[in-house]
Amino acid sequence: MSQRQRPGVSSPSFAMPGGVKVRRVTTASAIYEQLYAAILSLQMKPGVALQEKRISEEFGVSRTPVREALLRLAEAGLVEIFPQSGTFVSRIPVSAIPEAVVIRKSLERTTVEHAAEIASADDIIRLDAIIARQRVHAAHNEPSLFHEQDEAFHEAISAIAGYPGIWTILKTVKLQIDRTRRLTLPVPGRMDSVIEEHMTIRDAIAAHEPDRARDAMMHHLSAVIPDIDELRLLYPGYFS
Amino acid sequence: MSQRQRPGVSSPSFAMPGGVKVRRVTTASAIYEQLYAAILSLQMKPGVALQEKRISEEFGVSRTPVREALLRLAEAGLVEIFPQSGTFVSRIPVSAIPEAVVIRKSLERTTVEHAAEIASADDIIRLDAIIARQRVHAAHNEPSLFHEQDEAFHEAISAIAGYPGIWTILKTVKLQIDRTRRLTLPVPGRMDSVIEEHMTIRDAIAAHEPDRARDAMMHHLSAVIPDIDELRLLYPGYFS
DNA sequence: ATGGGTGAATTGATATACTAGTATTCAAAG
DNA sequence: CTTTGAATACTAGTATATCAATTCACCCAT
Repeated sequence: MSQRQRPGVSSPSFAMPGGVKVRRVTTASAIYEQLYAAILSLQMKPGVALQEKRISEEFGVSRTPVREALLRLAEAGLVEIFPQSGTFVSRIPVSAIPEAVVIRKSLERTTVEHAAEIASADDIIRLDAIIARQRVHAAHNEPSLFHEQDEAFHEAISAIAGYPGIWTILKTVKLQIDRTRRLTLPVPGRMDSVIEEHMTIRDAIAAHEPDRARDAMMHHLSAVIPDIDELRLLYPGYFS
Repeated sequence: MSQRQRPGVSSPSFAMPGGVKVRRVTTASAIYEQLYAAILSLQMKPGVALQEKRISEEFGVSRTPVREALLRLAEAGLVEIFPQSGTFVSRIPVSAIPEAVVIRKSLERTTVEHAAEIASADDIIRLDAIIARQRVHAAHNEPSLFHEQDEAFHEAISAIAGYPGIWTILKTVKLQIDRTRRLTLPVPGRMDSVIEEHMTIRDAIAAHEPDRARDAMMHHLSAVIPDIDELRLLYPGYFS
């Protein structure tokens, strides 16, 4: 038959337009992950030049998978490719950050309102578990693990609302914001404040009060905006 | 310091196999555009298998640019790639469509509210020009051109609000919705209703009344939701 | 000394060849 | 007749080679 059927693995629920990677451990995606993490953590500094050849030699593979990885990174806005010229780790686009914050607020507002309407008892338990882990990480002063659970908290709310695709979008929107935040020094007591704000949001969701949940979320998100102008002075060349 | 300029984008010229290659645009992105349009317009039906080799032969190019185009399409959710197995035009993810509508409403709400706050006289003129073109297309009964201007209207509002990135997100979110809409029969008089709704939105923006603009936009977006269950019966195999 | 043009070097874009993994098939065994 | 499993044919993934375009330094003419 000329018409082949899709492989037996019944398509594991397609999340959202632009969000699905059911890819194997292809070397291209492995390299993508590596570079993604390196750029996000600022190990690769904004503005530096990348060469396909050098990267391929470092990883011990050919240029092809490297190239595919770079193309995907370009689409995510983490690198910029100038044809016949060069590839560079993208600078943090200052002008785009306020918009990113607006987008995040818009989507998280919608999400948390709906979550507050339909959250089950189990859902609240899951949120509590995440907050509990945050307390542990805060007590041990482990910002990295703490941030991991912070992401988990917001992702969980998306899941509760039944909007997993929103989280997919938020991840890409948050990218440049998170990159910026890596530059800020840890503010003493900030982790405790975050936990408190999360608790407020959790309580509003548990009480099924969408309005209060929304206000709490908006307050939470407003508190996290980094001071870009200051960072710009500290790290010239990191921003565009 | 190598601060290069990005080369001019697009100018979607089409080169036939054997013809002159006027490559200001890469062949990879040319193929992407072609396939994108074909999938969106349902000329390529959901679920059918694609082969890199066959496509490359059809376009008269090698597999490499075809492959890059398919990777980008996969990221946009228009095709699904199963490594070492096959590539398929993705079925329309039914479960994701309600969420896509929610996302669209959330973002367009934020956009139109802000647009109503800061719109200038020039901005209103631009909106009027778009609506005028819609009237022409409606009079000549050209749904395709009409839809083009419909997109332009919403994009213009994003631009007015100073949130161009939101439109980028909306384009990908709208994808599956638009694909679905291609399946619906054209409703008589629908174009006229759209024009009227756009006028209401325009008036609210011009009057700097965010609340009214938001309500008008929400009403507009609610009127466009297709009946998925019905379509699912008409076109089995098109949805997942 | 300076301005402009030329050519070598660099690097991205494309083509082709090869490898490895998967689904289908068809025959053999129960 | 059903089930199972190995051969087969096909697919995407990767590697290598070639082409083309941009850059930049150097040299020559003014």
